[in-house]
Amino acid sequence: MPKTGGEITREKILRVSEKLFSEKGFDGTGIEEIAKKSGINKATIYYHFKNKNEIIATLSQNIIDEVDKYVELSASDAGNNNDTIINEIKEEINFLKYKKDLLSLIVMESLKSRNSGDFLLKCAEKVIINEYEGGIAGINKLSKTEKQKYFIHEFFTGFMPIVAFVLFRKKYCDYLGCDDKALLKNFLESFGKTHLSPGKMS
Amino acid sequence: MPKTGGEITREKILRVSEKLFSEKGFDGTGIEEIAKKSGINKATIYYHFKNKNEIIATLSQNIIDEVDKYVELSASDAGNNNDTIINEIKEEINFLKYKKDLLSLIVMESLKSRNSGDFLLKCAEKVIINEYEGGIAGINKLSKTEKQKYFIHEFFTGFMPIVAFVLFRKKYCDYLGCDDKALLKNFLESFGKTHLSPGKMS
Amino acid sequence: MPKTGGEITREKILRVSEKLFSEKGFDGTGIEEIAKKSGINKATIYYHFKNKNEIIATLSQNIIDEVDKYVELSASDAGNNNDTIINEIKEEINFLKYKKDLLSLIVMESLKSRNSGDFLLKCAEKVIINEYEGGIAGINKLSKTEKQKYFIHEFFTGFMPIVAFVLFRKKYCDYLGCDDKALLKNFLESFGKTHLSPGKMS
Amino acid sequence: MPKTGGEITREKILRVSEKLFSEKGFDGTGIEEIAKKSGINKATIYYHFKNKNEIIATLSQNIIDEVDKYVELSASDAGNNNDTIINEIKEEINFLKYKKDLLSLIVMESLKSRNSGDFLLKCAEKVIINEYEGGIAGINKLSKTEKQKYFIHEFFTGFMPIVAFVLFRKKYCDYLGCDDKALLKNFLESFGKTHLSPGKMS
DNA sequence: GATGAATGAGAATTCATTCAT
DNA sequence: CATGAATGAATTCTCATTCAT
Repeated sequence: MPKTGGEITREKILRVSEKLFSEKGFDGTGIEEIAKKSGINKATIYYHFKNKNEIIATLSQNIIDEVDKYVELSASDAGNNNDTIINEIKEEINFLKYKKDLLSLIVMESLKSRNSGDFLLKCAEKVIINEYEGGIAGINKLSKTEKQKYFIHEFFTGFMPIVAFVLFRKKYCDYLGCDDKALLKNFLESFGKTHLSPGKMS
Repeated sequence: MPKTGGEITREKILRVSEKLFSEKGFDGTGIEEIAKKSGINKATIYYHFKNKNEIIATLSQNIIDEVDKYVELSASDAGNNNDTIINEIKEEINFLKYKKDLLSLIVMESLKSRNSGDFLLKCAEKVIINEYEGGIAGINKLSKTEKQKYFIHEFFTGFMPIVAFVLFRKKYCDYLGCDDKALLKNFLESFGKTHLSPGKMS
Repeated sequence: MPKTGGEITREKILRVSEKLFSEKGFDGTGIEEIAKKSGINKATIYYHFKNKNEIIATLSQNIIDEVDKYVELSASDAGNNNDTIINEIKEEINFLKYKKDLLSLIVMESLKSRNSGDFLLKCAEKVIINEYEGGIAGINKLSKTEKQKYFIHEFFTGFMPIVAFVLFRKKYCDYLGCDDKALLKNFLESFGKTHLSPGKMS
Repeated sequence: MPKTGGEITREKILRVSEKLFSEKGFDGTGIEEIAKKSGINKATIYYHFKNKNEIIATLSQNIIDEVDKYVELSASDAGNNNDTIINEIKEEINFLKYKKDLLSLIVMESLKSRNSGDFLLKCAEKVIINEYEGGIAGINKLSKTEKQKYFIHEFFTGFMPIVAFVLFRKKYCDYLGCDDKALLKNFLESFGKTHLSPGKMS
């Protein structure tokens, strides 16, 4: 399915916006700049998007969709020994790394306390449900309390460290002057020892 | 030492800025709004601060100073059994909770990939050093590799989950419809089982 | 004579423009809106009309043409007793009511002091000439002064009240909470007593 | 009472806006142009008025206030023979002539059928009430039907012709190539014969 | 110290119009 | 005839900042 002219333009706007938003924040980025960097006329941006907010809304929805796709693909290959799990983590990291800019964007927006539709939590929810063996069906067999426990555990000690890793990887290396490979190795080791330690959730 | 009128004004500007920045982001907040919400004239704000950046710079430095103060106080009462540690965590959470708005602010700014002076990492560094028995002196006895390992471990699986907890506490409860007390209890339990598990770092 | 597709489109554009212009003024109405409300593509509008001004020019010419047609039809059934005249007034009101949106449009445009081609005065002229027994031929028998007198009289105390009645009918009822029928009856009575009073012009 | 700097600026903005709005319509006039013609910076206009609408709202309220003032002054010198009345008409014309731009503005806006707060009708009401001997008190002695009759009569055959005269005076002369003095004389004569004819309302 | 007023630069958004298909 | 896409210019409005008092 070859994209129409309009779709290509639209995509380009989104790609450039995504990049700039993650670099300077949503409010710190002007439509003018998006136009310049994408080589697309300002008015054309407004032809494709009602306003700046619609751009960020589209991007936010995009990441949800990507997570959905990702979850669907990775759902099948379950299994539960730590080796498998560590591979899944690696995959998750790779997926999120690839979506780093969008992720950064929704985290920034999520942090603003005046903000309702929370895409970060929505994504986390989907990922966390997916990680449980049996998916949503499996989770629903848990009591409400257990479910809560599971979510809290996964969100704060599983999902967020990974998100932090993906988002601060570069900055961390720059700041502490360490090498990205070593960082990844060490992170995985730590993550394995803590989050994936045998006693978890028992 | 009674504050002068000017000092009170300055403080008020900072307090209001901190709040608004955390609500709508630095770029999303106008000086006008700070003026209105604080009841202080816009020009007066410029009497006290060279420009908008100086406000955020001051706030960022503020949190560094607070962390320093906090670290100094909590440095003495070391000890290393988990009970003590969990209390320290609680304290840390309380401290950060109190500084939530500033914290939120420096995290938002840190996420912008075009950003140099990274206050989040600076704070993390101080806190992490402090947590090691023997402080900086103790850490310096470690090999470079061990130091690195320690930092990575503490930053991603210790500091960041706590920061996430402090910053997303409210949103998490709202989104998943859970009670703050239960969240805290479960978070501490999870955090204990993962980050503080006996095998940690061994 | 069945209209071609193009003619239908053209008509629709005019009808929708006429309506929107009378609702929000010429400058207050965008081509975009005309396109949306008529279900006709913006570019199609430009296929039929060189530019926005051509739309209003066409509409303005339209009303002139309609007045011409109206005048031609009503010219014959002259007579000069008040009963006949009041019936003519009623007819005139009905005619103008039907053309209300166009009328509103040319009045609005006429009011802008920077405006040359004055369609309101053109229409008034035609109507007023028509009302004189004998039409233009009759009028030309008057002296210049008498002609002037006649025109002024008819324009300000005849034509304009009727125009005002047609244009403000709805608003007047809304504002003063009166019923349209009563308004019409009273207006005709007043108009009869003033403009058509026996002594008129004598 | 010497006006403060701000008040002078505000006034100037209003005066220039009033003029431009009456020349090119509200929607046809840009803030930029107001700024240029008044020598006031665009942003300063926004310092004094929340937005363009607030300018027109202020102007509309202004004319109401002026009418109030006018009414108050002219209320006293009642009397009811036609000579007095014709003098009052002259005064009214002079007053309205002086407020021509504002008047033009509110008529234009009134004509837009999408428009609620109707300043033209508000003004008319005040003027018409004022003209009745005994003012509002006098009018209230009338039955509802008589009141209605009176208002309709005055609005359509009294107030509107005068408004039309004031607003179209110049255009009328230009179009029909007549002299302003003759126009005034003839208008007053016509108006006297119709609206003020003895039989009126009797 | 504090403030009302002012401003240049720029941001978001809109508009009339064009063009390739 | 008709349309999706595109655009330059303008328009409305905001913002950080300054200055005279």
